[in-house]
Amino acid sequence: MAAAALTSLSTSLLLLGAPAVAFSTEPSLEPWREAPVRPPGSSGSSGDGGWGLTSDQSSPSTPSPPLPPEAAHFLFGEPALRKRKSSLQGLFQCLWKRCGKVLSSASGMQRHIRLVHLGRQAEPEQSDGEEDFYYTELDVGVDSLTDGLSGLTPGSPTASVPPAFPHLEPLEPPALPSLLRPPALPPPPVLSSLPAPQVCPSDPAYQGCLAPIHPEPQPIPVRACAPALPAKPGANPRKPRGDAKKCRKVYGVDHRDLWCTACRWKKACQRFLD
DNA sequence: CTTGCCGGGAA
DNA sequence: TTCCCGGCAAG
Repeated sequence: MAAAALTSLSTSLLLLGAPAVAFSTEPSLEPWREAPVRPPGSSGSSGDGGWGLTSDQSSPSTPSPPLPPEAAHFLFGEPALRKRKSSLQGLFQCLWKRCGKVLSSASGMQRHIRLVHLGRQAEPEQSDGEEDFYYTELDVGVDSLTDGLSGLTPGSPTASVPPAFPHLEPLEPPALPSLLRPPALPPPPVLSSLPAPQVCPSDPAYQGCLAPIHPEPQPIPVRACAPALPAKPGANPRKPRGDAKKCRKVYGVDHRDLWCTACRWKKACQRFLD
């Protein structure tokens, strides 16, 4: 997990920062910098789903192998012309002051916040979920284009409608989660002592964030001050599932006698800790 | 589908 | 206590 996170991070943020477009200056927003380059001849979009168009080109059910010109244009044309996929999922917007970065996945957003704003490493490191307080999920209405047809016609020219970009007016602090651990990381007083972003403004990781570091007060989420809450016991976020092969994987199911006792009892492995 | 393991139960 | 498993979440 950590390795994957690091890899994808360095890939999408650090190495490929160049072609990406800061959406503050670009009329047609392009938040999908996950696939900023189009590898010539490759099938384009990553597993993320991509745009309906690009993914369709690999559809095996279509008897006609060559792409219609429009699709080709889409695949190899200017990235800026690309249309944002009308996502069925929500989008996630960073609530950090002057940032407002929008990503398509919550995990990506958490990474963004961790790295760019919190100055932490990409590793889960005892993930306390702090990042969750700094972004919010956008409710992107499924636009009217997403009728059944659009997914089936690869060359459909209707695919270039610029979607109204989610415009969050005031940056409201996100809704408070009902469940909080007691005195977690930075309670509001730490305002100024928040770890300053480690990235220099020229860092590609900074793309998307408008202003350089500003000593302005950040949207520190207001945590519920104390315990008076029901303190829901049942809702345990569960451990993130550590890496490392455990007895089961190492010795195989058919050598249970070689496992450590914990593994045999389906408890947390004691031999191969995380 | 598999893997790790929490919560709970039986001996 | 030791031993096991249902069932869930993550992959």
